[in-house]
Formats: sequence, C-alpha cells, structure tokens
Amino acid sequence: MGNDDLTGFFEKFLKKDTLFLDKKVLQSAYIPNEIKHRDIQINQVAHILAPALRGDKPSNLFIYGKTGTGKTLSIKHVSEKLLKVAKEKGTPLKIFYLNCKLKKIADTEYRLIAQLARLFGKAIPVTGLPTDEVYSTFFKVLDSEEQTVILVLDEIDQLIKKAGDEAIYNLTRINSELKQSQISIIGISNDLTFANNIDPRVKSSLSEEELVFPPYNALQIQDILKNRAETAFKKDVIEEGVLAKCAAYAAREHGDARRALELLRVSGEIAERTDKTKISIENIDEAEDKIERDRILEVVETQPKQFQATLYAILLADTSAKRTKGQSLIFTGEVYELYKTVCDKTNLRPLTQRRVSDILAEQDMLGIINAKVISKGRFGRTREMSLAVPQSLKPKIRKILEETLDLAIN
DNA sequence: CGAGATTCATGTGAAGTATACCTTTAGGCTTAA
DNA sequence: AAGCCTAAAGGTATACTTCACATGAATCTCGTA
Repeated sequence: MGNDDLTGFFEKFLKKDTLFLDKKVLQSAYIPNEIKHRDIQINQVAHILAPALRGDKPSNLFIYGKTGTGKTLSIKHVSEKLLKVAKEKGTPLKIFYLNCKLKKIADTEYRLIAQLARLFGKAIPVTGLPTDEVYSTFFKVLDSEEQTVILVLDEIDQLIKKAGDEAIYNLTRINSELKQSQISIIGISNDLTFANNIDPRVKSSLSEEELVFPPYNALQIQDILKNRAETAFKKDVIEEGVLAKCAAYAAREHGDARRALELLRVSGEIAERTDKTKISIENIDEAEDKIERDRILEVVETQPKQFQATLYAILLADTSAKRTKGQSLIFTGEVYELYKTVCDKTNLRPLTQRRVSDILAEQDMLGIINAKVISKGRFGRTREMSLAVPQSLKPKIRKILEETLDLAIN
C-alpha cells in the first residue's frame, strides 16, 4: 500500500461516521449510575457495609454468583456511594478492590499481602522478603491511623485453590491485633461449590454474611442491554432482534451479562469495520466467534515458553492422532514425548514429566484443552485430553507458537 | 464363570534444589573537620 | 571520625526436580460350580 493510499484511508476513516456514541459504556469496567435488576442485592450489601460510616466494623461478607451476574459491579457501585458519604462526613474509610485471579499479582499468600501493602503505598519487592515481614509491614501501615478498611477480594476461590486458605485466615484474624483501625473482608467467588473445600474456620469467619447473586434471565439481560445501548450507540443503528439475540446467547450461558455486553460491543465494531450502517443479527455470530478466538489467542500468546512448548506438542499430537469421532484424544505420555522433541529443536531445557503434568492441568484450567484423568485399566492411567480450540484456529495458533518458540519450520 | 489379585502408565503429594532477588553487615574508601 | 558505597553473607519465594506412593479399571489367575 502506497503512502498516498494510506493517507487516503486515514482521511476516509475520519470522515466515516461511527456507530458508537460512547463505546466505553459497553466495556466491562464501566459502572452505570443505575444498576438494573440488582436492587435487592445492592440494598443488602449497603446494609451490611453501612456500619462503616459510624466507624464500626462491617461484617465480613461472602458473595457467590456466576460470572457476569453483577457482583463486582454492585460492590463497586456501593463502594463509590459509601466512600462519597464517608468523605462528606469525614469518616476515615478506605475500600480496596483486588482481583485474585491475576497471575503474578495475587495468586500466592506472599503476593497477596505484598499487593495489599502496595495499595497502601508501600513498596514491596517481588521476592526475597520473609512473608512475616510483609505481614508486619502491611499491619503497620494499616494500623498507622484510625480508619476502617474494606477489602474486596474478587475471585477469591482462585486464590484459595492455588495458595490455600492461610492468607485469608490470617487476614480475618488480624483485627484482634489492630489498635486503631479495623478491616472487613468481602470475598467474591464464582464457584458456588468452593466453600465446601475450605477450612471451616476460615469459612465461618469470612462469611459472617452471605449473599448469592442469581443469574439474570434473558429478559433482564435484554433490559440491561437496551439501557446501555441507548447511550452507547447512535440512534437506530441496531437492527430489530439484535438485542434479543445477544441476550439469548448470554442467557444460554448462565445469564452472563458481561458476555452479552461484550457481544454487543464487538458486533458493533464488526459492523463498523465492514462499513455497515446497522448492526445486524449476523454480526452477533461473527462477534461470538471473534471473542472466542481473541480469548484463545490471548492465552496462547501470553503463556510462558514452557507452556507454549507443551501446547505445541499437544497441537502436534492433535494433528497426528487418528481422528475418531471427530475429537482426537491425546494422552500424557504421547504429549511428553513430543514435548521433548520440541524442546530439543528449540534448545529449551525439557522439564520433567511431573511438571508437564501440572502444566497440562493448568492448560485445562485455562480452558485451552479439555482434560480428564482416566484409567485405561490394564494400560495404566493417564490424562485424556483434547484441544478445546476451533479447528479453524489451529493453523494460526501453530504459526504463533512456531514464531515465539523460534521453531525451524520444516 | 466370577471374585480377587495383578498390572501398567501416570497422577499426585512431599520434600529437596536452583535461581533470582531482598536486607543486613562489614570493610574499604572518601570526605570534612 | 563520620559518611557513603560495595560486596559478601544470610535469608526468602517461586519454579522446578526427585522420590515415593496412590489410583483404578482392564486383564489375568485360579478356585469352584
């Protein structure tokens, strides 16, 4: 493309009017003024947290609910209002929000506490410090002034699954030591069954109050969509039935409103890019496809080298496996053999099978493969897995991996 | 023929190791009085 | 003498390895009908 073409393209791009009025309304970080269909929950949260305004310690709260049921949104909404009132009254109240799922941020006890201390403006190194030391630093800042602190730990189930419940237990007990300040914990979990496998002591101290966020039904999602679409899009750019279909898609997946909004936003982007003046129903299908692709590619690209090598081995196994019933089933041993040859080609130091086994388990968690442990009777026991990736995406993944792993393409 | 025993390939837990990084400390050098 | 810098010492978290044991159904074994 010549330079003139490019200039032309940019000019045209600027002239072309967009379908969006305010795209950020559809992004997941956006907090609308009015949250629909969550009045009851928001009220309950408000009631539970209100004592903070009088300088009392609010009860610890545990919130359950599937993804996209408005948990985070509701909490953030209440927090905002609460902080505003507290500020007017001059009550020393702080609310911190921390997502435990983020790798390398809060997925171990050390990292969680370190991150908390950082929120209070303390610099904590990534490693090297005793965990106790970090605790006491955190403790000191916390107690350095009279204040009430509310700590929101999102996706706390992930943390406990990876790092155990020690950290949470310590956090809940820290109150008895605090002289000036007090801390309440709000735990948010997507996994409704996860309470069963944590220490009962932790559970009881964490869930002084419990709240369940039920999924939205299709009508509610549609209502939410309509509401947001009004401010997000220009008038009349949405074709009849589009919102309904978005809602239906999302409701199919346990009423995930976040997904519905994302679908709508991406549909809009697609329509815009293809120079349409309206968002049509077909765009939704394309959007769903694109979202899934982007998610997978994102995961593939950002994984550590060893994970990528493992994934590449799976990919190789997948293409060579005899294709029975459409789904090719792959076993650990097979993957590990291929993995070793991959390492050989890429000058990567091969990890042990023990470690690879863990890596496979993590890939399963990431949803990039489907795996389950089965016993093949006389023929041992293994993890039976298959790539959870659309066929059309495999070549692309392969290419990405070959590039990042610097594999000689044969 | 069927109940147990056996077997295989790998899952999985625990403990140990390597690496990268942190703080503290002691020595050496510089500086200012 | 005091202050400052540097390098070594001592300590930690994390990712990974090593070791050892656990799993669980297909297959085998062998007593019994």
